[in-house]
Amino acid sequence: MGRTLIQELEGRGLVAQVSDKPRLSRHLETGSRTLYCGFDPTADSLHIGNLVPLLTLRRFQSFGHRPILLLGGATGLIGDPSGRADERGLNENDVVAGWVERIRSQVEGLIDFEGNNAAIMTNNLDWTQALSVIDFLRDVGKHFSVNAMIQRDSVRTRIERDGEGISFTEFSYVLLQAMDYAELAKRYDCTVQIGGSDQWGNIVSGMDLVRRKSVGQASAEVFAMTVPLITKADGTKFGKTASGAVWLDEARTSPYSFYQFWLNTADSDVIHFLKVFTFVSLEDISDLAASLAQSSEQRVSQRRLAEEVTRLVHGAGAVESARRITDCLFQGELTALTESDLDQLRQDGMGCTVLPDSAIGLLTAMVDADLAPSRGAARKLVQNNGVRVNGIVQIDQDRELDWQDALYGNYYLLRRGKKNWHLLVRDKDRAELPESA
RNA sequence: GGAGGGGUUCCCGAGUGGUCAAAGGGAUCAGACUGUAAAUCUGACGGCUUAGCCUUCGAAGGUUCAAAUCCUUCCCCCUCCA
Repeated sequence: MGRTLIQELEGRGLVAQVSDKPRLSRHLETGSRTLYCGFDPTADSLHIGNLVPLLTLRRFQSFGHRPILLLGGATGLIGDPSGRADERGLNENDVVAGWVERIRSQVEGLIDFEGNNAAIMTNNLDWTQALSVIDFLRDVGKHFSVNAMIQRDSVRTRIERDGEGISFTEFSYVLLQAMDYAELAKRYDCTVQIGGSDQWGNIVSGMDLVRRKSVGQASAEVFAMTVPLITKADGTKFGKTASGAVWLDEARTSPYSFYQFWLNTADSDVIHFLKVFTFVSLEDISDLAASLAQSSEQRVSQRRLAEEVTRLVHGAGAVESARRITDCLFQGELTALTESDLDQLRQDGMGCTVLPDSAIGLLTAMVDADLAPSRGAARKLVQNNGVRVNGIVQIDQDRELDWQDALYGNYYLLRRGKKNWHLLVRDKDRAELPESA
């Protein structure tokens, strides 16, 4: 490939801000560098938004640089005020520590930890845990001007906002993140930090700190770069579905749902997303763009996107099963499904409820399956022809599902709307409902 | 401290005694059209044992046959003056 890394990143629309582009370019072309990106544990899983910087690390890696994945075991205990209108609640130490471990295992598959420029994973709790307040204030605090800090957008909006404030804790967040950069510069000769564009202020602060402390003399040459916030062409928020964020953890977002999320990408976004979320070459992407323009109804690009991203996050096997479910539900006849196919749907992550061997009202089943928030809502869905059982539109609200017409006597495929499915399975060993009345 | 304005169903926002489960918009969901897209159109959008009933308009009381609307107290927010 004839492109430089920066050209490649720009070609993919992955560069939002850079501290000094010409010098960074030269820096990256004249040797193998070390760069880092931090991820704060704010939940037990990362979501697809985090994929952007994460995959960008990997792009650096494929150009011969060494990525450091910094887990924010310490910063996660403090809370980043960037982009937040209100103060965060503090999470317990052991909770955050647990999240760090979950995220650690999640991230392991996405970056290469073997080979010449093997990635490094580290946790900022390592150098903050034992740090004394006095040392912190003298070594780090002294380099920060409060005058400058209160000018930062993330701080100022909080100070100026009536009824909100900012605690000293969150106000201090930037110092911790800046210290990370300095620490990694010292430990690993790290010279580039990347992050989401909302991290620009934090990253620049870190860069300044490194320079002020002039860690490792020569490496006063340090850089900052951010990747853009991903937006959709229609202006709605990226990465959300009806049921919330799209997570990397398969327990939160099943591989099938994950695959579906990408498969449903709008035409106007799919090329952009291919550039950002996959490693498909820019050349191949422009071929896909051509085919999109010609015969968009084929959705070749969407398929490719879904396959690529699902493979990255969940592996080839997950792509197989996601595609299998998709084909069954949207292409073929439901009645063509074999019993083992149905069983496979369960395995592959379709929502599934096991029921006792007795009849259940359709409306109740809809609610139990989480396909409707209430029986009233379920009733209205039926009135609007929005509910199907085994592919057949239901018009009777009082329909009882008594397994007479279940597939193979044991399965009902519930469907709400076009793409919300749930599998009901009969448990022959349980004859009665657990008593509740 | 003084003077005003305000808190309405997920969000914005109308509503000042019955015709109010509460206009309108947004978001969301479903239907039609399609390509499991976008746009558009239609419908739904507190709950239930649904031609009826129950719970909602910052909180608690009160007036009334009847209150989101009137009165009392309390909580919270905003603007201006000091």
